[in-house]
Amino acid sequence: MGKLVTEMLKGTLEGIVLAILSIRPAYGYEITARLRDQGFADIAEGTIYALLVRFERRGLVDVTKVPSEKGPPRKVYSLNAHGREYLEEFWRTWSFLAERLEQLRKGGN
Amino acid sequence: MGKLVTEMLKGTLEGIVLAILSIRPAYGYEITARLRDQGFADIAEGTIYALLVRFERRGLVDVTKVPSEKGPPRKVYSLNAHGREYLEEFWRTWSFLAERLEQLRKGGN
DNA sequence: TTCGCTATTCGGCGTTGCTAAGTACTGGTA
DNA sequence: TACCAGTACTTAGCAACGCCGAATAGCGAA
Repeated sequence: MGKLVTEMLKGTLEGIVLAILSIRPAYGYEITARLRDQGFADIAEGTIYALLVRFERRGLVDVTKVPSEKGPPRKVYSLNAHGREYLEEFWRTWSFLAERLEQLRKGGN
Repeated sequence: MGKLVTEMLKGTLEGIVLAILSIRPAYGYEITARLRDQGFADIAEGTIYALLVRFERRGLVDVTKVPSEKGPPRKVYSLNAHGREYLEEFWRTWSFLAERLEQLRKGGN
């Protein structure tokens, strides 16, 4: 795993982070840490921040700046209505892909 | 579906085509048609050809030119040992990703 | 001759994730 | 005091991938 997972993350990482935000609001550093805990050991921090900026620009999230006791202020992102809608579309697309692949794995149609 | 699936295909299309080739050898035009039948209506032909060239360059497939009754000769690709190995690694990576996503879909840990 | 289907190639584009470096704030330690 | 580690975010440049559009080529039918 390495290059392979990197390519697969294109398009899915977006959904992963959206799903994390759908549970409860979070900020970049926190999301990165949570991903590491869940086995995504090699996801680059910069990648997450760039992703969040994209979410904001596309209007999928709302942002609030919250002061931190130990460092610069946090930018807390929360999923808004548009974001939830988009997340559902993501799940539909994901399901489609996952089904095709599952079929292929079982000897192919 | 459209842009979303396009991004998700990055990295997975590779595995999909590898899996198709693992069933039996095939040529580009044929693969494209089979994909369309399986619901991937919007995969660009050029994409498949480029992918096959990449497979060849990486030594995952063997190639034979076979004359066609109705058009230019076909380049038939068959998975070799290296390709099968790589396909298995693909499945491992895919499983990892799919499990994480399934967990996230169910309320997320 | 022209059209349509088969079959492959090529150049340029946009999106994505990674790398690497930098900024900024806090608390602990030598 | 000076320095370092941890927290938190930003930015610029790169490589890989899939898409788009056009071109080439062979064959059979209208």
